[in-house]
Amino acid sequence: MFTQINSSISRYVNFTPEELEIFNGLLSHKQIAKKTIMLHEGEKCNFEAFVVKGCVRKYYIDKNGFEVILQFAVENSWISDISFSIYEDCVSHVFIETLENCDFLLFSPETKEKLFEQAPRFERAFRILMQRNLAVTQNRLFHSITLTAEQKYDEFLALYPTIPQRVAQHYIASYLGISAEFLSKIRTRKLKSLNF
Amino acid sequence: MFTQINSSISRYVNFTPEELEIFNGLLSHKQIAKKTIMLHEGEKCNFEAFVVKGCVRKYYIDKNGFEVILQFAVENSWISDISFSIYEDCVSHVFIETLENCDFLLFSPETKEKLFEQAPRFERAFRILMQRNLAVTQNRLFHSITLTAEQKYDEFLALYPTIPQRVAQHYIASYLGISAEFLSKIRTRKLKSLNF
DNA sequence: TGAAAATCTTGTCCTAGTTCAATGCATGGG
DNA sequence: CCCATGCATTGAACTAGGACAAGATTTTCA
Repeated sequence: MFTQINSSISRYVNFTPEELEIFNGLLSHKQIAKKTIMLHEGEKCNFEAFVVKGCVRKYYIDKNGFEVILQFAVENSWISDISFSIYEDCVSHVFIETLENCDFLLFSPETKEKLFEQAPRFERAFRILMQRNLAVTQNRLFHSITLTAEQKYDEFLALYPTIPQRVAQHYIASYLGISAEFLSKIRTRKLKSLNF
Repeated sequence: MFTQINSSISRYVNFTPEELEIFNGLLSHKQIAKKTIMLHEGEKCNFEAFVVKGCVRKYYIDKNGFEVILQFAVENSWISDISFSIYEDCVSHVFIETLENCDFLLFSPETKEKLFEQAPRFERAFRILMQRNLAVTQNRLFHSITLTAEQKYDEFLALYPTIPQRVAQHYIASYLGISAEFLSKIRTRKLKSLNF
């Protein structure tokens, strides 16, 4: 049950068995059915969830109803709306939705607080997770500016080779910031060029 | 000398005078002339710098020489390449360059370590800074996907009203991910529509 | 101060990607 | 098992924005 999350959290800080025990004691386990919206826009996100099994997406919607996927989270990654809960005044437009039946280990801001009190070195682990998150997002911003649609798709395939088999294509298009139709055209173009 | 940085770091964690004293004691002051490249691609970034006075830009360059500005930092903000120093194996393509004569307060990874040992609550402050950074970057990614060039420019003006007076227009274009020529056209279009 | 360098503007042509529609294809729920 | 609904594909017409080039304007600094 806890092996995945423990090895994930231990990647950048070497925790003692006692620290991990505190950590595991504070986590709660939750199963959520596919196509469930775990967080609606405007709500305050009261969880940070580690995906033990399944797949979820996080997205926003702009005033014209245009939907952009910010993140797919699969096994061994974290999903939350940490970042926007900071802008106290401005309402979050983020949604989080399960795409498959999911198993999570999660905690609330309050239990996270407790964790930091009882085992302060976790503060560091979460700072580093945040840094990685920032690095990935910066890189994606850079690519979204410099790459063509086809290059973005190639990059995505290289980075997340297993996701295309699990999620609908128009979600990937939305993640890449291109239209679903155009992604389809790119794919047929690639297939054709392979056959000659 | 330290009033700016102290009020900035105290924004999300309430530090005691003693803690702030430790903090200030570890910082070093540095003046750097305009148009100096403080960090070249491929180097390891060995500083986190708080801008007391001046203006700097952080940017990458892709294989075709295309330059994208990731961040402008002016008074009271931080500049560093925290995020990429994490990918140990992959070489950073980030540059940091002063655009004006600058005053910095900065520390190295080692003094930051010392700080966390001597006053662990700073770990939290830097985690929160990181979160804000992530929030801003996510928001920018979203806008870079959904907004038109003109909307991006408007957004930029609203968010950073003082920067256009300080930096060259083609830098702003590069930040927005549009060509310098097109930004110029947007600006004349706006001016014309104002005159009628 | 004056010339060189950098920056900004404007026009023309061009293309990557969008929008809209129509059609075919899965698939999963009753 | 069948039908409704969502999903992918394809095509035609359109457009936001890029690339290039040539001037105009501003900055820099000797």
